[in-house]
Amino acid sequence: MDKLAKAVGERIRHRRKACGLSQDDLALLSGMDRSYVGRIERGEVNITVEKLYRIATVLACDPSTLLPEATELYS
Amino acid sequence: MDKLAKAVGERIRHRRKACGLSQDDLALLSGMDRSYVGRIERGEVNITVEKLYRIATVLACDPSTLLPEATELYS
DNA sequence: ATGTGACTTGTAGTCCGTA
DNA sequence: ATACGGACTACAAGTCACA
Repeated sequence: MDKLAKAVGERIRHRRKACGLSQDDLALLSGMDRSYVGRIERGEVNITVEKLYRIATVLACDPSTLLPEATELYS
Repeated sequence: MDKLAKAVGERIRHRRKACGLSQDDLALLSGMDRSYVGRIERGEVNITVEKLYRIATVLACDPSTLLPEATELYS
């Protein structure tokens, strides 16, 4: 269950590493708690659109690139 | 403030009307309360990604089409 | 058909740790 | 540098009544 949160988390993690940032860096730069970033990437929480935008801004990408395709959710 | 929630709400409303649905219809089809749909469209709440997907599914569109461009948030 | 107030409940999100 | 947990607090989620 919660394929969606997991898929979003994976994408954020992938993009974060591509930017050469640690969870700590992302947390600091996006003004959120480090432990929460971990939870997001592990797909343990279902983030709000506002957080999605803050993360996308720090990772210098479009918010939509962090969202999985609908088809990806039925694997 | 909260340009983001308002922008998302406007897009959802626009798309809902394009589908010829009432707030009631959207609420029923997406399994949420009618009054809550109204609040979303008025930008009073900051929805989660999961809600975004449920709404996009009912409105037969990609979730990303309901998200505003970053540039749109600084008007 | 929609807006809004006054709620309650669930979970998003924080802050403290341990390993 | 990350995973994971407990114990919080803030706010999203959901309901109902009435304009």
